[in-house]
Amino acid sequence: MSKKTVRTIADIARLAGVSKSTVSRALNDSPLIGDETKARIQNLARQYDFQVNAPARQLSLKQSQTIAFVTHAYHKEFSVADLFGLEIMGGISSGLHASGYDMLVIHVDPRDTKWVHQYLDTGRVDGFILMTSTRKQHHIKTLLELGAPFIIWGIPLANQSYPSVTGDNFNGGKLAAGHLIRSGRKRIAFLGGPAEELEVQYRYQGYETALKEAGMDTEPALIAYGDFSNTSGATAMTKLLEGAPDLDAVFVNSDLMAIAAIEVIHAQGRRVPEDIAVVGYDDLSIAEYCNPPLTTIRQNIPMAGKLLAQNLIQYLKTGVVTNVSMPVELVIRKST
Amino acid sequence: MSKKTVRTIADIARLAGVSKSTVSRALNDSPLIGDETKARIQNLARQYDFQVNAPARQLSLKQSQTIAFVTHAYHKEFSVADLFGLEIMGGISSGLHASGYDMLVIHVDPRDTKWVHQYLDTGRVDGFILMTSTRKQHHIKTLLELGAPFIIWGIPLANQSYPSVTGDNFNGGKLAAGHLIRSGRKRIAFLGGPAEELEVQYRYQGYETALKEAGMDTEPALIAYGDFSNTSGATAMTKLLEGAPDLDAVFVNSDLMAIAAIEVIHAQGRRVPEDIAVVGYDDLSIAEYCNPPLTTIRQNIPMAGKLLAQNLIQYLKTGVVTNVSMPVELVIRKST
DNA sequence: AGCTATAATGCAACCGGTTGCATAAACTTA
DNA sequence: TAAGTTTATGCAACCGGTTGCATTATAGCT
Repeated sequence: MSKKTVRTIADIARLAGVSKSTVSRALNDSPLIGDETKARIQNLARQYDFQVNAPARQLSLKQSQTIAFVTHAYHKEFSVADLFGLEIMGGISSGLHASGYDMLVIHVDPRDTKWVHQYLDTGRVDGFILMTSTRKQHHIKTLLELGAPFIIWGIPLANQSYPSVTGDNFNGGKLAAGHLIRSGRKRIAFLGGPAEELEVQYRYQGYETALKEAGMDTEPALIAYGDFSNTSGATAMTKLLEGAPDLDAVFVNSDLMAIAAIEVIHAQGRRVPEDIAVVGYDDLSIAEYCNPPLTTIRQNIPMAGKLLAQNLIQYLKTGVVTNVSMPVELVIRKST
Repeated sequence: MSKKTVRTIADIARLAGVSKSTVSRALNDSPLIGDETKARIQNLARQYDFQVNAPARQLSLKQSQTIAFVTHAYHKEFSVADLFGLEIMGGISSGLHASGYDMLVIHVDPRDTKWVHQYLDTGRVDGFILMTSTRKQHHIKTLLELGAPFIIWGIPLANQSYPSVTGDNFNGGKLAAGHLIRSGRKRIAFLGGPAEELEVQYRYQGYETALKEAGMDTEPALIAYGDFSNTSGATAMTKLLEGAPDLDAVFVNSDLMAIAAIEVIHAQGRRVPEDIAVVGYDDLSIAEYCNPPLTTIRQNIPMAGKLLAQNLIQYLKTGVVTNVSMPVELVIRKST
């Protein structure tokens, strides 16, 4: 078994009675090669299960057909907070594969600044997909300075040009608030992610707009911010309940925080959704199974991944920068 | 910015006034090079942020310092069924990274038999980590025939030699059943994964042993099998309730099936855990948040990933085959 | 001093592709 | 039919590392 005799284009060349260059061109479907010769070589390749040697090709071409999925260095333990990143990774990987690219998963330590060189200069990868939320701006700056090709999940800085994919945050906020208003809620709180993030600001604007259109006012006591994590969700929810004990609904910026918020609400002896309705964000796979099942704003994660992959590749090949905002959808379950 | 002047070992060689070979050896810490020269070269490399060119090195060494995480081809949509694989991938990636390896994620179509060549023969990866449950045996056979280095998550076939990592399934079953017995349950059902899988058989043996030790008997009506998926869990649970309406507990072989089983129980107007206690398996991150929070057998997923990584690398380097069975832990929540 | 280990370094081939340029064969065109 | 094109293929250099073998310098020994 095992030992194949035909491993290199030189082997094929010998079999076909032509030169290496002819084989190389034939396999790459170059128009320089005659149809008959080309067909003969391609048949041989198929027949012997020939596969080009990737490193050799990469070395020669100076490109790897591989992109890096950049994620933060792993902590001691895997945590549910990584779920969003993990889920989107599935979509990305799938999208890349469809375009003939492979996906490398790399962990970067926020203090490390050499990772770009480490992967790009060495020809290991052709570009990056940035998901890390911590230090994202910092990483973006690094990548821009080095002229490294990348795409991000999120809203791009206004004065810079690089591709991105994000959900339609404004509409997400508006849908969530609108739904709560329509179901008769009167005092609707906003529990956001980090206030400085554009995503969060847009969601807030959507929320505000929905309230305005319904003739309702925003109130400082009904606004709080966390950082998308479980614990920050609990803290912020506690604060909201203290500042506005009579609130009857809350729009939370992530499913993870929403779950924590619901726990806080339950702990205070109040019911969801009877006393307080909760809308989450993301529609992670856990949203459907938590207690009660979470009404949430669905980001189409598989499609997000696919778009991230496709648009990065397009950028690599043509330099065209696309910034896409994906539609977002309200999924009604039991928490409202 | 950007354009670095020192990109290759030849550049360093020029700067140091030595030959390429000396630089190569110095950077690889070869004992052939004099201490003083070695230090000088290493300093230069550091100073100029030199990074070796990966493809060139791979081509020359015929190894890539990369391993492939093999997963099934993605279907139309990402589904919660992939959670386990996704979670373990985090641990693997982290473990590989710690050993200086990168992780490539590859999707293989079950009908495709060329993927091994595609990645191994081309020097793209040095080995594989197999997670796919569908067609796993088939893939294992292929890999063995080709002599490809790999490790699997699961129990290895008795008459074959290859590394593996798995949870302690016997103990998992015993812990689960033991816990149910201790909490006074009398008619404890077993809802397994595919009956032909060794994991499932071991879990069953653990369950059986616990019952025997408590002087209880197993009953055919209390045994049913699914395939780890949501829907199969619902079907099997329905069957159990029909065959043994008075059962008061069920040990389910996956969290995903457990969640489905609970829905079925609820739909029949019975309560969890008051009427029927449920123990799941895996402790996925959703287990904590479902309704009610699931008592389950925790597999230490991050550690599993780390071990898969380490043991595969060890196997690559030394040929030593390790088969590890990881301890498993009972996590008590509200469903029992 | 003469000779042999031993240590340090360089030469050049090699890994397996790609590609600019030269060449040869076949085909036009005047 | 000679000159000019066009088409198909080969030659050889190159991508950036690694490594067996040769070479030179140094040290050790009798």
